[in-house]
Amino acid sequence: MKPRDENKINQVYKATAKLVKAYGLAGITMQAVAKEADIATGTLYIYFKNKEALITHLFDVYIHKYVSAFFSNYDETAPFKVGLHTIWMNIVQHRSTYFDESIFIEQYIHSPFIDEDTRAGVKKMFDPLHKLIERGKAERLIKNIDILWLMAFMIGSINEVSKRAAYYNQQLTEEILEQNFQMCWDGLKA
Amino acid sequence: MKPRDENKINQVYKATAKLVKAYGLAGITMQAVAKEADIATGTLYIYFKNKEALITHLFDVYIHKYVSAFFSNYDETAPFKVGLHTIWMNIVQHRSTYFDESIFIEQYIHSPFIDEDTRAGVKKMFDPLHKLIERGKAERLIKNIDILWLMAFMIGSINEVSKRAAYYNQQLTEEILEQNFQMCWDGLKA
Amino acid sequence: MKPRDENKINQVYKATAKLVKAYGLAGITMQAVAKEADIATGTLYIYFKNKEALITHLFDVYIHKYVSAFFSNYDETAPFKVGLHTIWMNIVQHRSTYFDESIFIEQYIHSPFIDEDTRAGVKKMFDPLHKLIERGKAERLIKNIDILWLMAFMIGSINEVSKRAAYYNQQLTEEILEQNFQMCWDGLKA
Amino acid sequence: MKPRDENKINQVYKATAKLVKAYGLAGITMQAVAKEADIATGTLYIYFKNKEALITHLFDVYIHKYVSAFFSNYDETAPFKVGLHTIWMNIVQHRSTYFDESIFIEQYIHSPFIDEDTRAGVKKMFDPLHKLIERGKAERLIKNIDILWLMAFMIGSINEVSKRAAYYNQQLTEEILEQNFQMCWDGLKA
DNA sequence: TATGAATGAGATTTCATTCAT
DNA sequence: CATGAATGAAATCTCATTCAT
Repeated sequence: MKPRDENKINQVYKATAKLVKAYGLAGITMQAVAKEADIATGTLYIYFKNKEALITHLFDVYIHKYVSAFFSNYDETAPFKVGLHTIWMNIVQHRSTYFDESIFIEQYIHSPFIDEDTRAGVKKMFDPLHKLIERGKAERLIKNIDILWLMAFMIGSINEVSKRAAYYNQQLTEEILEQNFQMCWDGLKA
Repeated sequence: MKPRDENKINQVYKATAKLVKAYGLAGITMQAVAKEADIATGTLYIYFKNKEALITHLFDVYIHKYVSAFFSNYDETAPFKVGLHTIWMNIVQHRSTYFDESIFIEQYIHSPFIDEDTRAGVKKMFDPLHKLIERGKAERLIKNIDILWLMAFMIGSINEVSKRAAYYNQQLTEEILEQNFQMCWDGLKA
Repeated sequence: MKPRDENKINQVYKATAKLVKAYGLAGITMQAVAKEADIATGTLYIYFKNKEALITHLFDVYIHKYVSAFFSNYDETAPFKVGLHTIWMNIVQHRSTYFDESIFIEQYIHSPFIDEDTRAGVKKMFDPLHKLIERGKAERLIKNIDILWLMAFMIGSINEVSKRAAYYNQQLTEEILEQNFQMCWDGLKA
Repeated sequence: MKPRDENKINQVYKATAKLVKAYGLAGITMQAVAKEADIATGTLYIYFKNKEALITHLFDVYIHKYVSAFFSNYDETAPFKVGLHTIWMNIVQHRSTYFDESIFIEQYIHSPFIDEDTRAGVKKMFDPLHKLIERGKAERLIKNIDILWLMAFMIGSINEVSKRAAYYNQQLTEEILEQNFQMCWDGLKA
């Protein structure tokens, strides 16, 4: 017996992400994925029931990677501003380093592949950030505005920083990152 | 494209944007667009050479509409903060009112349809905002940071406010808008 | 507009039946059907949602044709033996004339395509024959055996006569038909 | 075929017949057969050259089993009616007991797998019955009709009795069997 | 111009068969 | 021998585009 090659799955993931970056979700075909991953088309169907399953799986992998990166080194017990700083930096770093994956995630969210449950699940993943912001409000450190908008504000700042970094090939130096975080903080603070 | 029936063309545009919002660029077919626009498939090809032409055209229309909305009622000679306020509000209003169109624009930018020239053209459209920010810096009203990041910060705040409004069905009251603008301003101001 | 060519459906039916006769249900492909019907593969999918729908439709058409042929010229009020004779002859004639269709029907009944409802529906179509046999029993003209077996006996005789006619290319002359009916009648009669 | 493990081959035969009964010849795949037989797909190809060989082999096995069951306990020298009774009962018993196999045989006969030689061979297997009927005619015990039709009549009665037993889950009691044979006999007898 | 049926190239998916272990 | 992952040809099905009306 030929043992199931677990490595092959990773080849497939990589191939898919590469193609999505190059051509968008709209542009990938199973044939192209197979070719890029250097396997036969039929083999794809051993690992994934169909195209939707492949895409969905890839989303799961990336979204988990994405979210877990957010909270790496995050210490709930640290002072509020420290926690916020950690998360802000984590997300910017991850989004700009793995920009292809971020784009894939965004495209997936506006694709025929996603379902309501998944969408709700994604929202839940941000709970720790939600809790942190709540704490900041309770401690009167940040403005007394609905958390929805406080989070929107923070995420907005993060998204655009990483997008510009990717599009204009900007080096995200320590200084630039701190300048950007400073703007975010000044906007939020009470 | 033969611009005979201007009304029919608008039906097609609307239908396309609606479908892109619902299913992503990956999910639209000429058949679906025709059905949604309540015309025959063949008719699409009277107005547009092919699918790419339709998509590209639609992008042109929306991006121009988008950008010109930004600067409506904008008075270059007004005080800096007034100008910024006008533009901020204009964009948020436009993006949340025509949210489908915004999604379409974002998806298009990450699709196989766009080319480099188009991308450069889009950047150029933001020149008046660029100039305004420059003036703000010169007047020492806002932080002394690379304009790239100042703009990123402002756009990020706008994008997320309109996204949340759309996704969570939030009414953008005068008060909420002002709270959000305030955060943006506090972040930018020197 | 090119009007939907209703005749095309008949071409497809004929092509399918021809192929099923030649290669069995197992042997037909959509490509082969399309080619035989002299249309493009894609066209098949305008008329039928998928292969299953085509097969199921064809079954519906044939089974209705089949059953309605049974009872053509059948007069409920005629004497029992006359009624039986009419039906017996009708079925034999129809089955041997449209032997391909009979084979198709038999294959369909043992295929992944059929469902329970359909099977029940088919059984119901034989109700008039069931009623006739019942009447024969009540009139003491035929044996006092469970109707299930009386019908089985009659149908069995019919099936084999038409099969042999088809396989051995036997001309079903008036004389041969009457001889066969006579055997059936002698078997049934009290 | 390498007849190493006779038991494994039987598993395969049974699995195939079961699947053919459930889904028709059209519905079986080598993968499904392997799974049903609880072996690996590759193993099938140790025992059978290919799918056709498996199907053809299975037919050979079943048709021989079928025909030899017909003539078990059959004594050529016994009186005509006794011989006929024996054979009639044998076939009904065998067909209803091994109904899956009967269905398989019928489907095979109308499939792309069979060839003319095989068809002729099958016909030959019925020679002893043919001879018996001939004798019955010579002894003036049964009607003076072409043997083709006499056999058709007898086989028809048998087929339907076993089909109904299988489909309607009828217990074939001694009494029911005798009633059915009686009809057959009454039909045949001079 | 407008229609939508028809086309066929290409995408997705299945499955008989092979092959490395 | 036995396995089941891997293959790729062939099947099913979709959809951008054309065409007859």
